[in-house]
Amino acid sequence: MSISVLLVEDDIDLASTIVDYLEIDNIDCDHAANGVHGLTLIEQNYYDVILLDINLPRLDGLSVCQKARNASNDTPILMLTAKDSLADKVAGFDAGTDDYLVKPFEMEELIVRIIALSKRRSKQTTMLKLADLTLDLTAKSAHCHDAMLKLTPITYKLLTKLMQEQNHPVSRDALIQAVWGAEQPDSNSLKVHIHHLRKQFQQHNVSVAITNKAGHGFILHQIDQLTVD
Amino acid sequence: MSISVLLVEDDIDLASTIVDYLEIDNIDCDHAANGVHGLTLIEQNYYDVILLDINLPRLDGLSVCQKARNASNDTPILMLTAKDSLADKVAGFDAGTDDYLVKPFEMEELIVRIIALSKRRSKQTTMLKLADLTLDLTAKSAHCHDAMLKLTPITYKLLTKLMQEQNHPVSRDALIQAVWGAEQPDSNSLKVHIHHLRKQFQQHNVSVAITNKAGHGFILHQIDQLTVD
DNA sequence: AATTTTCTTAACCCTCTCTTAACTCCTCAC
DNA sequence: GTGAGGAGTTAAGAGAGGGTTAAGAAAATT
Repeated sequence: MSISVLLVEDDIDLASTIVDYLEIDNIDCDHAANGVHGLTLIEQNYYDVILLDINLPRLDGLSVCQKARNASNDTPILMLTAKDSLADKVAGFDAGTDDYLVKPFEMEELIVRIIALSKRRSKQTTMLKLADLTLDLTAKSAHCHDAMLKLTPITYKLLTKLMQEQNHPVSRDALIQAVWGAEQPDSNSLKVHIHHLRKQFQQHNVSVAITNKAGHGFILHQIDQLTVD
Repeated sequence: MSISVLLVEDDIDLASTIVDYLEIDNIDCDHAANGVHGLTLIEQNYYDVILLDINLPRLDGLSVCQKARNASNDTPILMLTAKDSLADKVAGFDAGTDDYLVKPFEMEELIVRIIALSKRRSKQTTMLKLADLTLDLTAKSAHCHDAMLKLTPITYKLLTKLMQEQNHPVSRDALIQAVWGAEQPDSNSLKVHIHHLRKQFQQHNVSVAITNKAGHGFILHQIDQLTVD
């Protein structure tokens, strides 16, 4: 089975050289010439490795990388850049890059690193915490003390959004957007799922609550720590 | 929590420079001056990252790497070498290295790469283990105790993916992606193959199970170690 | 070419989740 | 106070997805 790669690079000559070279080694290669298009392809398709130029029109490589990571995409990313400055590399790794290659590079080295990266899906466990409640985004589960909460896909998404915005009100619409995206249910589904979440909190004596602030939305906060503004 | 690193390097001056530098950045660093000692430490302790020189007395870096990988050690390995030859890099990655740095290098770059590597585990091992189940990636076979499981190409790929992500849920889509890649079957093949795998587990009394977390995917885990909600 | 193995498809049942709707409760404005 | 609208609660039916089985197609092996 061949490796599939996405190349995001605005230099068309270099891009086609790379694509040709990768094909020789039986590596499938999609190409995007700007950051926005690259990000779209990343969201829509599965890739084993992503090759990202830093200087890109419309959206630079670092931002593409960050946005992909924030969308919990764990595809290995290899940055390509003209400058050999250490600050750039640090910035790259901070943004969530897995490897770095300075132009000009040998094609063989690129291929070797692509193959190495394709074996290395990054498995970072990311946790969100509030009081005694912990949400494990990798395991897609939440626990408090030693007990697991029972989360369905929808209540999981709900809780994720609330945890991300903890102590800040999240509007009804924002929650619906986070859970359902484009096609939204036409009834009072949200209320029902929030109810399920609250029930879980009660059952496990979590010291966290979802409170509704009229007109502003829902706040996830520690019990007895609701600062009313 | 600080990162713990093992440095295997026979040049004592360079080694102490590195150790000192890493300590400034709050990185714990063990040191071995030859390959045999290095391998012993690798087997005995847990490290976040291993720094391996290639030219080492008693046992060279490539062999140390290979032996560690064959012992199903998945610690990320960063090779340090004087020569900047592509053949060396290829040999390094073949042996199971995750990254490569050519001497002389800047200390900042070393640290940046260590931090990047410490966030993940390598997937270049040749053996995957979970409880009494062992999967040999070179022989493409699995066994428990002394019995071999009967794995077809597809169930092998399935089990590989599940073993790599052991104890974490793998979504339906991710499994299909891992097994079939681009051309995916349009029916319920996955269910059938998972069923075959489970049957194999039962027949051989493996203390490992595939559990479905409704909506979230499948988890391969040790029996009696899944915290049921 | 025949046989065995492996893979896909389809049909069935079952469980769990999601939506829906009806109802109650609370709050706030008049 | 009283009514209206939003929030909370509950239960039931629809729907999606997982588990199982068997049969036929495809691929590999002989």
